[in-house]
Amino acid sequence: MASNKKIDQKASSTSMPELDRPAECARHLMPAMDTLELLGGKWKLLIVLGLLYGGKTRFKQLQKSIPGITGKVLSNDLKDLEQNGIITRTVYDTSPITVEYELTPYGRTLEKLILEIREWGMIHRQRILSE
Amino acid sequence: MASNKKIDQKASSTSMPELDRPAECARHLMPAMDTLELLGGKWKLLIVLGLLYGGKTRFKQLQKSIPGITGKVLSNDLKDLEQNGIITRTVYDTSPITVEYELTPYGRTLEKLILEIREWGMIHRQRILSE
DNA sequence: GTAGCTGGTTTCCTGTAGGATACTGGTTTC
DNA sequence: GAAACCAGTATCCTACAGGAAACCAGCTAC
Repeated sequence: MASNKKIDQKASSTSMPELDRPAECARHLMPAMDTLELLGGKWKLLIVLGLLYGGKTRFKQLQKSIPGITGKVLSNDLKDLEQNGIITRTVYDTSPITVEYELTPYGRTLEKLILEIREWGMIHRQRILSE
Repeated sequence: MASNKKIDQKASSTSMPELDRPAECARHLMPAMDTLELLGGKWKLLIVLGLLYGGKTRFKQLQKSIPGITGKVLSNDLKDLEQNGIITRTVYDTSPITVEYELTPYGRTLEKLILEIREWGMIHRQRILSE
C-alpha cells in the first residue's frame, strides 16, 4: 500500500546550482524505508534473529525464546514474514500437530544486517554502562 | 501417520546438550532490542541517513530532504537523537537564527549498519519488481 | 505594514500496533 | 473424567506514535 510516491524529478530542471537535494535524498532513503516497513514493529526483527539462532523452530518454542511476545503478535508477524518470503511454515501431521518455522535462503540474507544491528547494540550498551 | 518421530525436547535423559534456550536467546536478542529502541519509529533512521549524506544540515533543509516528515516529529526525534549522543545541535546567532545538526563521531558509527539496511532494501526492491 | 524567512512549539485528533485474556479442537497422559 | 500440551483465534481495550494546522518570536526586505 505504499510506494505510490510520485517524485517530480523534473520539477525544477531549470539550472540548478546544487543538485535537487530532496529528490536526491529521497532516492537514497526509499530503500531504507522499504526495509523498515518489512522489518518494522517491535518484534519482527527479533523473530528473524531467533530463527537465525535456533534454526527450525516450533511455535511455542519460538515464543519462549522471545521473552515478552504474545501468541497473537507472534502469529501475526509470522504470517507477515511468510508472505514476504522471509520464512517458511511447515506443518507436520504428528500427534499434537507440530508446526515448524524456518528462514528461507532469502530470509538468511538478512543475517549480516541483523548481526550488525545486534553488534551495534552491544557497543551501545557498553557505552551506556561505562558512563 | 502414527508415531512419526516426536521431538523430545525435554528428553528424560540426563542433562541435555541443549542450553537454556530462552535465556540464551534473550541474551542474544537484547542488544538488538536496544538498537531498535534507539532507532525505532518511522523516522529516526532516516534522519540519521539524511545527516550521513548531507553532513551539517539546517532544520528546514533536513525536513525537505526527508519527504513526508512533519516539523513536530522531526523536532522530537532530533531531541531524542541528541540526548542519545548521536547528533549535535549548534545554534548560530545569525540574522534569522540558524541551527545546524550534525552527526557526532558516535553517530557516525551507525553508518555501516544503516548502509546495510539501505542496501538490503535495494535488493528487496529489485526482487519485488522482478516478480 | 506586511510578507517572508528562520526554527521551532502547542493543540487537537486518529489509527493502529500491540497487550490481556479467554477460547477452540484435537491428542496424549494420568 | 480431568488436566496438560499443541498451534493458534477471537475479542476487547488502551496507549502512544504520528499527522494537520495554527501559532510564536525575531529579523529582513520591499
